[in-house]
Amino acid sequence: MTVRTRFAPSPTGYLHIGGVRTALFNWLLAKRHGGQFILRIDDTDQERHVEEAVAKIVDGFKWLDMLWDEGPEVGGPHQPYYQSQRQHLYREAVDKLVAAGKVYRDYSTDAEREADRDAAKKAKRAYRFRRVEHSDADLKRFEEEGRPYALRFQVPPGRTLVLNDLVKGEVSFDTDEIGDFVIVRPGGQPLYNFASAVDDVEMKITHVVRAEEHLSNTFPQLLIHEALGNTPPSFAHVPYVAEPGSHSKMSKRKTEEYEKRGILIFLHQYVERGYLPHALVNYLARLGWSFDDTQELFTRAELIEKFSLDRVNSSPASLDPDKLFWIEGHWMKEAPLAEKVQGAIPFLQAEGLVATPIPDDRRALLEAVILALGDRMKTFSDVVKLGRFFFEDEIRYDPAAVKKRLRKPDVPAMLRELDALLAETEPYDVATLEKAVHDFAEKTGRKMGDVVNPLRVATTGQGVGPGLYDCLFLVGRDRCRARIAGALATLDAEA
RNA sequence: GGCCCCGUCGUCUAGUGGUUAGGACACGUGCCUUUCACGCACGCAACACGGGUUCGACUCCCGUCGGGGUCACCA
Repeated sequence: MTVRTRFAPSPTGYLHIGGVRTALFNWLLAKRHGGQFILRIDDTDQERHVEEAVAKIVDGFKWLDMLWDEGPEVGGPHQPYYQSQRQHLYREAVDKLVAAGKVYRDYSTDAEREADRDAAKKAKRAYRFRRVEHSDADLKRFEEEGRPYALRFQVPPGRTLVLNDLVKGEVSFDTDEIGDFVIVRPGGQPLYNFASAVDDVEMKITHVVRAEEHLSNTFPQLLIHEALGNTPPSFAHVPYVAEPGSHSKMSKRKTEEYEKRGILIFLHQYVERGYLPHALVNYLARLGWSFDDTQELFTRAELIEKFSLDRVNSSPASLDPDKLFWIEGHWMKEAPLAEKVQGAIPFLQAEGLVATPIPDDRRALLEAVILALGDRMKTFSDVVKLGRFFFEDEIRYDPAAVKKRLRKPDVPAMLRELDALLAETEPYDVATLEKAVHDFAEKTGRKMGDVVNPLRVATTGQGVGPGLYDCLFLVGRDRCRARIAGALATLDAEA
């Protein structure tokens, strides 16, 4: 039997990082066994904006390079892959359940149920809906009145359901704890638990890997499968992702607070910051899963080869932005130059630092800059953060760096000497520049740090950056001298 | 509140009755070095608590505490 997994998001808003991890586990499991990963849109409840939301999801998976074998855009043997377009299948299943007497019409009103719920709460009891028996006369009257009804599943009492969850292990649940649940609303709309069970079987899903908040949903679904005479898929419930440094679950409601703390919880935020897709994949794979006691870094192929559900942890894992960043740094270091260039271009363009499309001379400069940046470039956006002075004439001076390196008694005089040095250095290349500056320090009896640091700040505006000689060379003689003059003017004005 | 899941360094984890409880991120110190980053070395740091079971418990059982889920005509 080939393994078939699915990710079934409801099309609302952006892809959450926890959802991405769940999808990744599904994708990895399918790839591991040479099976299929299906993307299904659970839009039973949504009406508008579905296309827009699906586009975000689809774009996200494309960015991650986690392609789906069946689903939106690609189709497949079980299409359509939108629940809103699969009504006939639910209808069929409902008819079967009605014929078998497994469901009944519930004529209760919102107010009645509300009252029962309140009473249960007051009595500190769990609320369970149970069938209310109506007389034949009442039933006849309701029907004649055309009174709306929901279809509820009649839960068999006194049974213990046992689930062998692939992550959680054996979990038992008493059917007395499950109220008769609605499978179809008065309007005819099927509800999630029901539609999902029907689709999983129809799409021949073998493994349902989903968030643990669905664990208790599994038992009603098991009941549905049984009533339909279907063999249920295997289940694996993965723990939630907690906030950094805590065991509290991440909440969509705290998005603003996370934003302030610099915690990124949506996939698009990582895209916008210039993260490497595979770094995120590697990190997320290790969040709640491990292969052995040492390996942290995995290539795509290794992940596929080594992933297994039985090494997924049953306890929650909290997001660690630092560790993600470390993994990001590792993979960026490994990335070929062409990939780095390609990834960096959009960030330069967004800042107006290079034209669209990028001219050849700028591309050549960008390549040189990326080489000079070396390991300092952790994310694609670092090209802008660390190297914007290469791309513009007017530079921004970091006040802290100016204060630390330029506002010193000897500096203006030294800068004038260095300007003269740059003017006559021939040829103007990295090796010659390096020798010239070294000789200068030695000849004038200055420490290298006292020469190099002010020169760096004067010509780049920054206290940190690539090697000084790379900077001097790539910025060019004229622009370096102009910047020194500018810095000197500012310093004089202050004095 | 009922029911269900979960509990090893700050964090991710290894561990399945006998280990100096291992690794990684972060952090600290040092080395390298013109800055930063990389790299290297060393260091700090954990079995939630209380009872059992056992010759012996991080490992098994019970309870407490803590975290999470669920109890929708949401997904």
